[in-house]
Amino acid sequence: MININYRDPRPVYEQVSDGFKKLIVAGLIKKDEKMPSVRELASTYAINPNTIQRAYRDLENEGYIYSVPGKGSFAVDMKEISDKHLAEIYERLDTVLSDFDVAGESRQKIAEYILAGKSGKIEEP
Amino acid sequence: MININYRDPRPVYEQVSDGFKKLIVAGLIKKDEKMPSVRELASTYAINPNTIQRAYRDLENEGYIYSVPGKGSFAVDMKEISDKHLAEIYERLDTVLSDFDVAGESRQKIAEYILAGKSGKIEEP
Amino acid sequence: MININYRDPRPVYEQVSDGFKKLIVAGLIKKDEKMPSVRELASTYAINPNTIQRAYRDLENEGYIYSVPGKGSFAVDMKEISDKHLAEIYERLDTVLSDFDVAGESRQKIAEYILAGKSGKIEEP
Amino acid sequence: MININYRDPRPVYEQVSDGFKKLIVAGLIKKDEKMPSVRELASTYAINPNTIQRAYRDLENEGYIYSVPGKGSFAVDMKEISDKHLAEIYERLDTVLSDFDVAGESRQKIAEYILAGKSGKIEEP
DNA sequence: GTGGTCTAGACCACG
DNA sequence: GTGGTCTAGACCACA
Repeated sequence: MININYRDPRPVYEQVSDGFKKLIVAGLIKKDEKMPSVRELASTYAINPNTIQRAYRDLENEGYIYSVPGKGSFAVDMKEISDKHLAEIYERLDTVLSDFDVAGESRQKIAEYILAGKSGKIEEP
Repeated sequence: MININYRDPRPVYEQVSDGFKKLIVAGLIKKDEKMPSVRELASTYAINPNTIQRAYRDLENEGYIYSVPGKGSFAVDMKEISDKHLAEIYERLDTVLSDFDVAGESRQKIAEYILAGKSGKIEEP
Repeated sequence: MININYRDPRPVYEQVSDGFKKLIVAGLIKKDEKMPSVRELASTYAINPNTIQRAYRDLENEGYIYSVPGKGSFAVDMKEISDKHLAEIYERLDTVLSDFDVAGESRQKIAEYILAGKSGKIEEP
Repeated sequence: MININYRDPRPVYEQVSDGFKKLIVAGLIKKDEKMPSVRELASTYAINPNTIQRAYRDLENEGYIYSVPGKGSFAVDMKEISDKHLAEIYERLDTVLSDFDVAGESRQKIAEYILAGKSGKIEEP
């Protein structure tokens, strides 16, 4: 479902939470769908349960999931968060653009690069 | 000359090296121009010399400066590295784009956003 | 496991990283095998942990190991790096050869010297 | 006459002395020929005279030149030193070979590489 | 004065 | 426990 790469400089808990963010925003985890339990996830990925817990805590703090004590964690409505999520990505785009600016790369070339790229459509499983 | 922000999650040495990377790539530090000495930089920014040294070592390893023990550190020719530097920024752009894709944002909208932004041209001094 | 010689002009951190490079390339440390921890190595060799860290960071930058904060450092697949490693040694051989050339030593004699030497085959344990 | 490269990690004084070693061993500086004066060399290469002095001191200590106070420095007979010089290069070859061994490269391949290389004959100026 | 290495010790984030 | 950052201060080689 998600990819964990130990060679990735990001901490594991961030890879986990980022992975679920994408799944939720992309609609691959539907509204109110139950998330895998901490124990389950920890065992299938051979990750310390503390790490999963941390990822879930972050996801809840950022509003991607909600927890019902004793029942589990559930995804929120994608529509509620997609705007916020998009805004975060646009912020990251801004920092990249500013670095392009100091490097003297023209906006025109960047735009062309983007339009030339593969469409990136996500396949339904 | 550069900005250090202790609330920035990036380590200080990285903020230092990134700051100089931009100055060099933007041509604000010319080829073979002397960089501030390790001690000088350390005292003006109230940072431990070891931390500056780490930043300078990284800059040297990545090919942005060369150091001559006993003489100082000097910027390399911007032309030598601008390609490599641009490639790094394009890589970061790619990860942002892939996140846009999963979020369902169209390439067209992103391109428009980029072209709408300020041009970012650097004025010659 | 490795040798540290304080009378060697090379800095300690380089002796450490070179030592592990050889162990990894020779296959004596297998893929994904855990390296000794920074503190462990520091105490067994009575070297400051910072110095070991420097060696490990260099090894990671050069692609010989990967480090996972909180978990440890691990060797990469020997096959991934042996080509690069060999290329580095061939480069050193080139500088030696060029010095032989100015000294007037014939390639024939050098080749004979090399073939006369002990084979250097590594015994499988 | 010799090349000084500030990007070379070797200290300048070593580049100077190494350069002259090769010139002497290759016979490009004849027996008892006068070496350039410290001041002369320092000004033509824009190097600190202390650095040249250090290089000359090393050359004298290693037997490549001899100094006559008040007159200058002179090259010794190439024949006297070429053996010693060759031995030094063979020593460096040995360490390279040992690194080849741990990397598993066969002596046969190394010998072939050496014989395949360009002859390296030095052109008389 | 310069860059560079090393030690000692503290602190943090991660698992 | 792990890797990683940072400080403080000493020492060295080089120019």
